[in-house]
Amino acid sequence: MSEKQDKTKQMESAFDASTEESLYKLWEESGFFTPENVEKYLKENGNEIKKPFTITLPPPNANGQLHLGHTCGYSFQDAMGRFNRMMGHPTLLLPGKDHASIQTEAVFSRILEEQGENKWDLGRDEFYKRCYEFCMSAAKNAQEQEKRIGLSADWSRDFFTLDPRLNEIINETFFEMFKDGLIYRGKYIINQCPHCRTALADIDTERKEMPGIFAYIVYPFTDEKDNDLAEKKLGQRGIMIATTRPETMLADTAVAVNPDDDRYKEFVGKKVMLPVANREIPIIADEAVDIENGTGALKVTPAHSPIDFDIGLTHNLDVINVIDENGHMTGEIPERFKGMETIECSKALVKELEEMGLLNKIERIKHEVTVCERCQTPIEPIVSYQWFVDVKPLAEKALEAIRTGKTIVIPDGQQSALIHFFENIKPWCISRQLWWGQRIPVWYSGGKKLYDWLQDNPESTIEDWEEETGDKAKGSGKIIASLDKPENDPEWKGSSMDLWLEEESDIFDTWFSSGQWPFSTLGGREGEDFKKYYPTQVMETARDILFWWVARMMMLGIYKTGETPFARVFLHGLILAADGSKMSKSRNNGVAPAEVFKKYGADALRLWYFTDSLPGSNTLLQEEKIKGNRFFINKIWNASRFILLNLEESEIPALRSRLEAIDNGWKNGDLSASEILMKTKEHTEKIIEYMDQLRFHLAAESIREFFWKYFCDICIEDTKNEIKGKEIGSDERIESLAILLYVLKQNLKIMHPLIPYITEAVWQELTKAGLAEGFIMVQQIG
RNA sequence: GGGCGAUUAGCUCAGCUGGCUAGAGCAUCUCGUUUACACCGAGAGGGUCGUAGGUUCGAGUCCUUCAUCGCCCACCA
Repeated sequence: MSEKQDKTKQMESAFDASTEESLYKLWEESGFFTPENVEKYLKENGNEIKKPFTITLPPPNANGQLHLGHTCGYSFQDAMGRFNRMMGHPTLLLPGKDHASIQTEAVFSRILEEQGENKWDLGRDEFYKRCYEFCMSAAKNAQEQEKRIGLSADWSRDFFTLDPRLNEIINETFFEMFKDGLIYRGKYIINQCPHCRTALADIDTERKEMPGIFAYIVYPFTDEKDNDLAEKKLGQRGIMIATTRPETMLADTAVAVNPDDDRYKEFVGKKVMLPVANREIPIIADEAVDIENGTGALKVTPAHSPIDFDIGLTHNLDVINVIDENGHMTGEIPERFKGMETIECSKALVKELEEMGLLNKIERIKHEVTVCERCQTPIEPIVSYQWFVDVKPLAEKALEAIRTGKTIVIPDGQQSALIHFFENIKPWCISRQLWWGQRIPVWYSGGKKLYDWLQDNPESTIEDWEEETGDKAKGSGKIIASLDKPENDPEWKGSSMDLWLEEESDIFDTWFSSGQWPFSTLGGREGEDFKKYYPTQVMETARDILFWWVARMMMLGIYKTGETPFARVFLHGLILAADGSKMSKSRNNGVAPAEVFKKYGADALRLWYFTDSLPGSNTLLQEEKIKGNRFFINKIWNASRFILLNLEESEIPALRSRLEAIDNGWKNGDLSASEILMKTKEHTEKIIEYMDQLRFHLAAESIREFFWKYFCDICIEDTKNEIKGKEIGSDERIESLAILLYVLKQNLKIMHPLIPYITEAVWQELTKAGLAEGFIMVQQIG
């Protein structure tokens, strides 16, 4: 009697989710998150060692809190890891954090501003140092959450993407690609934020509706005969264009019309005189021009409009830059406009055109403009030199990997999308004019300005440059790409005292480094870990970074190692708010994982992910469902509790030997004596199959169904009276209890990958009672 | 404009290679139980699987049309 009371005291009638944290500590202390320790354990226990199972876990951005999307990914990754560990594979889940250059720089800059500081005052080095500290602290917080969801990652191999060990490998890749001619420096149009004084990737911009103007301006032909013809055909002496940005006309280098536009056909090839600037520019034909839009004649400004830039490339037009990084007018323009802000210049130009009689009309319109995501300032497209990767040959190899099944994407609709992406891939701009990130390992002999001038003037020599600038060259004007800071430039003929090697100030696009994550974290091609754990088995990540990240990892992985970095790509959907909207700070509809852990426990949350977050589809947060899972977790606890409370201490030796006998039968396939055991075996095999196929929702549904509806409602209920009615220690009791115990243990094992906490908690209770050993996390299934 | 996907019970969604008398969770209703668990048990109601065609002995499942919705990419002079 007293014994029973003690047990009841030990096992409360509801599983307390707050004990999850102490269970995690037990695992950490066990050392089994490290694959070598598991391998050793398996060997010592006479188990067969299978080949390693590896996931290099997607590193979340180290600049904020984790959200339910992160914990979703981790749940799947951990389930795969735990399952494979229990199937005899030394398992490495390698964790880390991403420096997320542009996003973090924006977030941290905002924090600085709130404190009344800014990055320019701090300077590059101090900014970097402070930002590093900020990331380390954010990363630490994030790691707490990662542990809380139960992630069985090897923390001894934790990496930050700006770790010097990784930087070295990233630089090496750059260097090799540079030597292979896959990397080049080219002129390209970028989004410049005049406020933040930085280039922005497309992804860092938004569209916003703003009021604006639509100015109709006439460009007269240089030849009066053409003007006569135009007057007759078009109603004015010249060709009329329509623009929202008159100030950019100073940088026009052509007027384009659609080749099928009958109004303008005979003017193609003629020349017009660009008003105010007084430059002759040609009329060209390009299919990109929309006949319906405006007047059907498009002023082409390659330096300040993305579409015009492309047209310029096709037609080999000059690129004239008239706007600087701060949004002021500059370059070869009439003196009176220099230094003006673009709006100011626009007004001044409109006035002059009106006086010249070349302004037809101005419409007031509302239109969408591209703005900086961070400060909402309209961006200025400007042209500058950037670093590019010629990804076409890399994409072809990645395509081959998909076509030959070396990498498969789940769901397969996303695989089609990825194929389409690879087939239509464009050069990848990998440089950013930011501070937070890894500097591109390149030095300019004689300075960057000299190099770029020589690029702009391919016919010219260093001497020409010296003449034009009046400066003495301090280098060969060549690029030196090198793993370390170079001492010298072999091509420099001058004195070494005069040599100036200017380091590239641009940093790498974040994806260039995170794209190497699967092998950089394993020590690169020469690393011990690489030899053992590469290529990895699975890449599990969110669907929305398929092109940004997964595609890059495949290309860079194949380039660097000759092998595709992962056999399977598993994409989980986005976690959305209950009404289907995105969770965001501005909507204030986000739910923090910590809240959910507290209310329902990590297991309940995990089970919800497995059941509801299917690959390729979005998932709406439904607390009711998580709550339902909590009931199931508690059911497991109570079923276990029932069995433990109903056996007597004196029966344990007999139970142990009976359990061992059943286990032998299980292994030999001799289970004919018990329908329950046979069904459990079938069930186990089914779950193994589901887990192998990454069909988590079926596995989750199945374990619930089997445990609750079969094991609890039928098996336990049916034997209840038998157990209670028979004499303590009798064969009937021992047999019934042993079967229940065996089936319970087997169920705990197959459920463990999905719901690790409750299963380990019960396992530890069994261990205390002398009916189990060690940790469930390294027990072998089957 | 290009690409990918979705449309099945009140809600959120399963249903792999065609065999379903169409399932689950939650919600609803009825009854029961308070010495494993009310975070329980037994049971019930609820769907012509978006539309129109086609292939087939057989279609929620394959093909085509249309409609509606979502996501990604490009672009908007």
